[in-house]
Amino acid sequence: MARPREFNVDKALEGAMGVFWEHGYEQASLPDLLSGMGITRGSLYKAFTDKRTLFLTILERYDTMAVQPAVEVLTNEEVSEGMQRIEKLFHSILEIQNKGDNRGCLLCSAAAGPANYDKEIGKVVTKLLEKMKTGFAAALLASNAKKQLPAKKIESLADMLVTNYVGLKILVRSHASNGMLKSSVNAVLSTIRAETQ
Amino acid sequence: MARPREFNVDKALEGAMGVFWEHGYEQASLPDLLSGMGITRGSLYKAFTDKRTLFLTILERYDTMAVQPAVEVLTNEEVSEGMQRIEKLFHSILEIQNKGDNRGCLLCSAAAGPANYDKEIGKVVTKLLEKMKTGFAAALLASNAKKQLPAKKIESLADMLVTNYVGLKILVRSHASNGMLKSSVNAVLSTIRAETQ
DNA sequence: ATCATTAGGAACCGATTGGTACAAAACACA
DNA sequence: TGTGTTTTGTACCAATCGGTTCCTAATGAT
Repeated sequence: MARPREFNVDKALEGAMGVFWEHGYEQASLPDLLSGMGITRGSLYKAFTDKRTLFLTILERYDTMAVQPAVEVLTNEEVSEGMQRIEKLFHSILEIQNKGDNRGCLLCSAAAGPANYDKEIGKVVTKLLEKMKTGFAAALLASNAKKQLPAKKIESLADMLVTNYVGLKILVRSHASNGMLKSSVNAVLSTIRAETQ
Repeated sequence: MARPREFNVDKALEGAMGVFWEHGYEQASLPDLLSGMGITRGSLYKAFTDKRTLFLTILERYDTMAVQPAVEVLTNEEVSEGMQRIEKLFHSILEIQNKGDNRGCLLCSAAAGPANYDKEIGKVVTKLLEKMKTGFAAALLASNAKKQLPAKKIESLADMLVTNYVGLKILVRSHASNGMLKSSVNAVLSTIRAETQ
């Protein structure tokens, strides 16, 4: 009935995510996005409305591509000891940086950027950070604490871990030394271990 | 010998700091800066070279206006118990947000933004974060730990506190709830207390 | 009063910004 | 082989970006 789309929507979104991840929302220009997505202006506006809507779409994609997997690490019952799950997540942050990837976290950069003045973006950012928190809470609940921690304590520690996660990812983006980050991660893990034993 | 400057350099820099603080480096436009500083283009470029150089100048100003005072809180020997100094700093973050100030921290926003692709800005950002770290380390050293902590442990905890500080400030900027931040702060403080006792 | 020197301010610069208009192209269906 | 419908790509848009030019204004020294 009509001309079919020539590009793969998923690949295009994958490309857009890469561009936003690297440059951040505001610093990602339309030409950046177009070349990263392998499409032209007409197609972008026809398929994705505009830059801001595209970014909102990408945030949801980042949920499934990055947040969800992180939460799965934190809730993976195959690793019975919850602390080990948290360790795994934080160590993976160090590993990613060690491989030379200094993009940090698209979500955290959005928190520092457009979430401040764009209510809708802000809401999504908060929602995804909340999701991370539930992951941390689940892991803490599964920790072999000598005495089971009260719910309020777990929530509090989960909030702290989210804060720490955001801080780490921002520091990665600012090219902080791997040694400093490693030292920081060791400290959070050991302090939490001390608290849960 | 020549026409004297009509504006007060210090007031102009104060205005520029306010604009950069609110909008971040990239999002602060020249008209924003000019009206915030109360001067015109000619004066800005004559006195401060260009936007980027102005921002570098402002970062140094932020050092004396915000980082230095924070470090002074952390090293204030009138508060003999180091943990109390750390508490004071973190509680002040909550208080600032409670007053409706969601700008966060100019330094932390720079870490999330231009520090990633501008080496010189990145160096200054790292330097100032390092300064924060020395403050935290001094406070930890002055904590009444049952047994004095080894130097390496102190450094590690200081790195963690810097990470947490950055995370908190970014979360403030993203309009995270005051309850979540309070919960997070309570957790860091109590976990560190547990470690140092 | 003259002069050298600097500040101020507006006009202007090319480049880039995100976004739109529209004609050509490619398909499904009749 | 039309015909209707949608995609694609390009030309174009006004607005804004950071930055420069240049003329005038204001000063202190001579």
